[in-house]
Amino acid sequence: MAITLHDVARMAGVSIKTVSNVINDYPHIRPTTRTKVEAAISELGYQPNLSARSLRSGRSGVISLLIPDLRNAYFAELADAVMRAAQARGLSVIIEQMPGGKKEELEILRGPRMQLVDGILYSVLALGEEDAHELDSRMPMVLLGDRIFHGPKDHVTMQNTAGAKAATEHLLSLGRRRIAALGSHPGEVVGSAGLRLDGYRQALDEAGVAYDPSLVIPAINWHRKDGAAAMRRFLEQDVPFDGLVAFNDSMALGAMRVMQEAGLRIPDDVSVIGFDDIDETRYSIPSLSTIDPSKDEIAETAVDLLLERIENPDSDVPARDLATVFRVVQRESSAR
Amino acid sequence: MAITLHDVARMAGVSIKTVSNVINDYPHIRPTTRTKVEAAISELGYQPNLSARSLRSGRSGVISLLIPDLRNAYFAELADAVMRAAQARGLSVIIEQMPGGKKEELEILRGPRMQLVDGILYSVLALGEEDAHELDSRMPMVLLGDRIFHGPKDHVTMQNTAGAKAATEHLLSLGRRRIAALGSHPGEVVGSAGLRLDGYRQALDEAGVAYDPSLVIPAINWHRKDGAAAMRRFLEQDVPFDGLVAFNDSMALGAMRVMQEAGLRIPDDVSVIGFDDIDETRYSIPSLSTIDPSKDEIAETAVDLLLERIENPDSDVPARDLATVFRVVQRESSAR
DNA sequence: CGTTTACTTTACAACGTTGTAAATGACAAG
DNA sequence: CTTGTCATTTACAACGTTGTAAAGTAAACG
Repeated sequence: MAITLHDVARMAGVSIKTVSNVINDYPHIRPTTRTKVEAAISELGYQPNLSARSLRSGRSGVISLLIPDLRNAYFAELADAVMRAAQARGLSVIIEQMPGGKKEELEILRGPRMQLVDGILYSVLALGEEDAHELDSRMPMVLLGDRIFHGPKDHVTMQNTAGAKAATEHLLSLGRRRIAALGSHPGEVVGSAGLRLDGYRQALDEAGVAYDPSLVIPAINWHRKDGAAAMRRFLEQDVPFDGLVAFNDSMALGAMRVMQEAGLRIPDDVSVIGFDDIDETRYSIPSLSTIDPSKDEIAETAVDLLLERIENPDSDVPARDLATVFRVVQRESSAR
Repeated sequence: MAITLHDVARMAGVSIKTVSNVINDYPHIRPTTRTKVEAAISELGYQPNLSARSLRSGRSGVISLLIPDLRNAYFAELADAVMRAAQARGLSVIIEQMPGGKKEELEILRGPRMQLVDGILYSVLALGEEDAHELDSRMPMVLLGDRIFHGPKDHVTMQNTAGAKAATEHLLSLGRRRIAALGSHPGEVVGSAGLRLDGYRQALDEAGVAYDPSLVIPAINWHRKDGAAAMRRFLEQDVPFDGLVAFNDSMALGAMRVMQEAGLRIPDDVSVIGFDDIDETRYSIPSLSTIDPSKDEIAETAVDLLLERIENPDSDVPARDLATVFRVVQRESSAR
């Protein structure tokens, strides 16, 4: 049987409330009492029961991180960063993957598991602006994705448009003019795909380079294999190109593999840049230039915002939108 | 305010216990009552409070997964597999990373967070056989690592020795005779490093190839960068070699990168094989041969064992040791 | 038609904690 | 020595759920 407050109280010769007070740093406690209680706590190895605490106080010290897919290196690294940030602030993290569609996503959001947590970090995938009202609960929540822009919740985002624009400008600065874009979601405007495509177009416009739709390569999922498959299809069409902006690193790596198999030299024939700065980009052959979105900063900002919402549940601070800084990282795939 | 059993009971015109019975599939309930209650539940959108349930019943439906590091692709993929297996069985997963040493590991194991969970999947990193007694608690636990062999807990493991032996045999079968081993932990016998080194030696012995310590390359951490650094040091020593068995894929990928920079051709000059079958091995250049340890099988077996321990806390079934099957996957890095 | 039997529902008391409000103790001022 | 004012400690009642045991009901039996 686990040790409870009662056991500690009995041993220290005080009431359970006094023990509780010691644990919760209630100020008015005689030093001798505090010492006695602390001795009993460590003697018995007392650990508070989090279920009971959570039931009584409504706080569990656990937050939920909702992401599409841990196998995707970007999300694994983001999860890692979030867990470090959370741990540093005394929080545990429950990770939930949401590989399914919108229906499943809403189900998880409304499911009983969410009752256990104090707040949610939600990397939006399927939900769009039209679903914003679904999030209109009292649950503290910070959004990490890029879909819902003017929802009722705080929002931490990377600068999708500016980042993609900078990536494209980087290739333009190398003299590339036939730059392909990999990972578009035809018809989408508001998600990462739409925003990054927009950045790509802006850069071309400003450089006076005509936008050529045949250089835009769709890819719905953004895994390595999707990048590889999309590139394979693209090469079959024989559209000449000398640069590639991939909307994430995984796709870039898959595509590089296919291009090299096809005899294209990187960066000689094609300069390539990705997005996310996942660890692997440093070790691929060639190493991959990319946009570093500061995952650590995203994670820490998001956890801080969430914690603030958790601690002031009735605050009337309106939803905030924060964008983190990004950085162009030049590696071999776009060396001069 | 959240909906409680009381609200549902009031609406359905029954006692809260009846509602509770309906929810918990208690058999003796009149169909009409069940219908009434279910109607009220869905009308109100009732969700049980997991803290209260956990406090009362001692079960939270959450298990903990303790792993060293999510940035390591193997663990990210393992975590993914565990979460799928858990989700399929109605469990949530709290992931805790334990990048620190033994002290920190024990702290997390004994910390208050573990009170919240019904069981623990523990990918052992720092603890050794001498710490087995530390695990001697009533908490259901399944070990995933390879350090503690005869501890008091169930144990699911990949076949480290046999896998490394098969990997080495694979290179031997290609005619390689100067095969380096990457990732040893000098002095260690019982962890993955020690076991895989053992498999490597067995294969050499059986093939009648002399064991040459100068071909054994130590690397404490098993990240890409550690593999790269270790290979860089190794190349400086100018030890001739024609094969490389890396004790995990990440190191193999880092090492391949360094070898290629140094002008070595893979597989022409050096055949390479890794261990873990992470997704990336399919897309590296060249693609990496590896040992597939069946992560899905590991995850499912482990979750099943854990669930069994959770459901029969007083069972006197002794600790079990299960090893999953593995498979040699040949790719370009060891093509003929 | 009374009585056993099985089914169905309920009241009540936990689980371990913290918030509230009240009780006690200590000390200084009057 | 009383009173007031703090500091310190306590009793008690929740939080929302489920286990226990008992009460109530309907069906079945003799």
